[in-house]
Amino acid sequence: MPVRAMSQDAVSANQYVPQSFEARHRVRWEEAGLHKAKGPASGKPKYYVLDMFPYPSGSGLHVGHALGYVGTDIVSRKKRMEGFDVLHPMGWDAFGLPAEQYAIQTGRHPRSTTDENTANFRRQLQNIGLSYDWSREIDTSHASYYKHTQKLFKVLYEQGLAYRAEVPVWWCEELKTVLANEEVINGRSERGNYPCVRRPLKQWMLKITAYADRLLADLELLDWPESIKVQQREWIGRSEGASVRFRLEAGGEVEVYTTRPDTLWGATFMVLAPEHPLVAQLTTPAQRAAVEAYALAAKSKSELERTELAKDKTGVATGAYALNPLLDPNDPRARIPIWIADYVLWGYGTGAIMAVPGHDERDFEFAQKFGLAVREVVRPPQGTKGLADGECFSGEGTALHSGPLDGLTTSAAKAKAIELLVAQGCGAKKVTYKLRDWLFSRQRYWGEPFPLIHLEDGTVVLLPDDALPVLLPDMDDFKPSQDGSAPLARAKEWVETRDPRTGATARRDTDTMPGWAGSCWYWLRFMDTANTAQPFSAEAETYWGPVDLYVGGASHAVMHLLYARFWHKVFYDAGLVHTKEPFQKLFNQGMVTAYAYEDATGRLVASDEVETKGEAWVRKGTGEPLQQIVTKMAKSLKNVVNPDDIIAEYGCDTFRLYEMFMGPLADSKPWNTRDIPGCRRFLERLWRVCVDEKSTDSVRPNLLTATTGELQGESLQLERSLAKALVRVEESFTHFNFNVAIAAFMSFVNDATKAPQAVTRSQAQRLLAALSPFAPHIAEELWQRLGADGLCAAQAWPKPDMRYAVDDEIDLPVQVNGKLRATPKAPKDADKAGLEAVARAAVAAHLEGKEILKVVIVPGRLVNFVIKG
RNA sequence: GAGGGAAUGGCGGAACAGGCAGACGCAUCGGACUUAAAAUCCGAAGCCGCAAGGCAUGGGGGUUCGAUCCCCCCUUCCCUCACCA
Repeated sequence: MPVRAMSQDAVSANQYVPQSFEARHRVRWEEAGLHKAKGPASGKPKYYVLDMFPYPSGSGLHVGHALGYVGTDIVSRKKRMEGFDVLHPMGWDAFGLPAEQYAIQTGRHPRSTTDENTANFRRQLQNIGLSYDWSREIDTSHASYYKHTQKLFKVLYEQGLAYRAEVPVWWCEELKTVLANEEVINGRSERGNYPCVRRPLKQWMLKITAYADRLLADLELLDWPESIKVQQREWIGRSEGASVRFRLEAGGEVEVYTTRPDTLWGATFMVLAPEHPLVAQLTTPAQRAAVEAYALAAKSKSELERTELAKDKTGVATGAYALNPLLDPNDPRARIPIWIADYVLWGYGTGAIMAVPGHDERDFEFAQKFGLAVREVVRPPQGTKGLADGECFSGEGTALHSGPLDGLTTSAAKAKAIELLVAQGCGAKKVTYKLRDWLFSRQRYWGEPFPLIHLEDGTVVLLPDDALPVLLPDMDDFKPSQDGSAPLARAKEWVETRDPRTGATARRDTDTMPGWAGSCWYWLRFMDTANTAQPFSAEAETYWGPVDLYVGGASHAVMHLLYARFWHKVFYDAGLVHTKEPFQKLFNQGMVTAYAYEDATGRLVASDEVETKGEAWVRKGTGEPLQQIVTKMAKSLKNVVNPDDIIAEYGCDTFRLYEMFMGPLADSKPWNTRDIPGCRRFLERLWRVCVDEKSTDSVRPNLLTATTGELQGESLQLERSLAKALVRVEESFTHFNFNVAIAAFMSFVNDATKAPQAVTRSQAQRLLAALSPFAPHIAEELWQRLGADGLCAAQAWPKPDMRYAVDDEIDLPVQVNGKLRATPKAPKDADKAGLEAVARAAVAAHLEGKEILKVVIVPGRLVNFVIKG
């Protein structure tokens, strides 16, 4: 429903019709090169504002995606007005599974669908009036880009960080590809939610674990949300402990990892992961059948089953025994049974643990279930429950029943235990990480080919830079083969090649890089997109790096941000970049949610099948009552809102304002189309403050000439109002709560609406300049109508005049016993005595005949009388 | 289970980070303009109460002259990780 009926005469030259000028001003900005990043020659300080670039999906952008983009656009525009050389680019993370899945279903080449999708994204972004430097647009799936991705992979390879290994990998039968650990959730693919199984396959791996410590430590250098840092720390999962070698009674030994070496005297059994290679050797004949059955069952269990059944421990004894290395072999406590159980993970530590049921919840549960011994070796602090109360105590306390450790605190006991282990030659201090090396190959078509060849003798040879890019061969069938080999294996002519240096016959690698590869360095490419010879020049990197502000969703907390940091650090070591970290400040925009509706059974009902009935919502036709809920925007819920539709109806500036007016950028908040007209009305009021719609003048006459002399009367009042608004606008940039800035603009315009003839030309100019990052088109249009010099978007950022930001008189809240009783006027800078006098007079009735115990006076704030009774 | 974040009118949200709770906007109601409506403008409005006044920032306690803000306990919601020895 349009805001107003657009009859022919309504579209007069003097009404606010954004569609009539928004596109025109975009052309003017473009022609002025306003959004072009100039680079080192600009002579200006730089500012690099980056959005997490999108995967160009077929469904296009919705209003939630636009949130962060509008936010960074406002920052970029303001920074330019403040005299910075701003780099604010956009591009496409265009390799990836969905395009390929779509290609398999429809037979359309991913190249053409990707091009269509990026064209649509670009059109949508431009429609929002975002001030990207489009001359720097990149597409990770173009050879001109992935040529450099291949070069940078070589850097990793040359640093010894890329290797091939036969590893058990997640295989997704439906997608016919391997997936990285983090792409599999509870045994199902993150994308598509298909079941996955573990399978051994020879794969490319990147040694991210070599950087674990630095990835952890350098988080301290970053201005990032604490929650993201926490997630990264947990993902890296550093723990300090000890490796301990237990001798086997039957010969040989098993190494375990523990973070509690101080509890060694409390180890009453040992548990190996079912996949542990020693299991087969050490199992006694009597137990062999049971152990093999258990191991087989564990293997076929999905990760989901293994975790869902977490509460119920399972396991089988192997019949073998190990000897505690720090106890006398004749001590009956030294001999402990070895079990296998799937609560011990083969992928972490050594895949074997010493179980201390007295002081580890999981071991305790296992011991309870299988009737194994429990021994107390840590006394809990006073008042904490422990084994004496029938509970497991896993905290820190004092060692007991532990020979030489007795009486030591947990931390001292740990150190002592390690000392003893080292002295005995059966253990050492050890640091362990949850982070694993990164599985870096996929059996897919739509990704970067590896820049290397395999010789007949199995040697891997990197291709020289002049042999790059290794182009993706043109294919029309992208299906993976039944045996799991990659589609590229079918491009026989492509696969069979020669070593460019020796001419020896060779085969290309038929795997491609994962979807993350392109985004592991794209912020560097943006610095120097015209460079065809190198990924980026040292000169460009020195000037632009690091990214000053990086904005995107919190969903990339771990994977993208960890991978990107890893590559950046490798480049740092290789001397390619001058900063240790790529993204100095990170900001997560909140999620835009939307209303959805569910019926009595909790089933979702599409928004277009819902209508309001009084205060309630009902299903169209049937009148069945529905419940309104707030969820994420999703196609399946039919509650997705497309920015194109909003812009067509209300104009781009209204759309931008509403996106920001909803709430602070970081918050998650519901989209409510009903609220949009409020932002549109604000712009119309602003328009009428500047333009008399009934006349044919381009602006009101009072705005045509500069006011001279002291401001008086309404003009002075408006000056105060403007100064206050500008203060709030300025403050909104520290927390990205632009909703407050917009509210401040509204307040000023409301004031100005009451006396439009009192607005001075200077006030109008400062207002428009300050508004222009938020609503750039109307600001530019009115600027032009004012006949002011240059582009509004190129003006210096207006600073508030603090002389006008405070009123001469304040409303002084006067409380009696903390309750507000009056708010008389008081001079702004009255002293305590003056304030008390004003206050006493104002609440004389309340003080009558009462004993005043205390008077609290906060200058500029309030007065509080504390009275008796 | 662990960690992180949050809870303020009918709704989205403000509030110098201890000092007038509810800015700004939506929805609502009244008035002006209009033949009428839309649009616009002016105004009302947290809740209870005719009023005086009382009650109010998820619930309960505490510190303070004064608490949305600080401390303790509890409830609910969102996000992340989830047997990591």
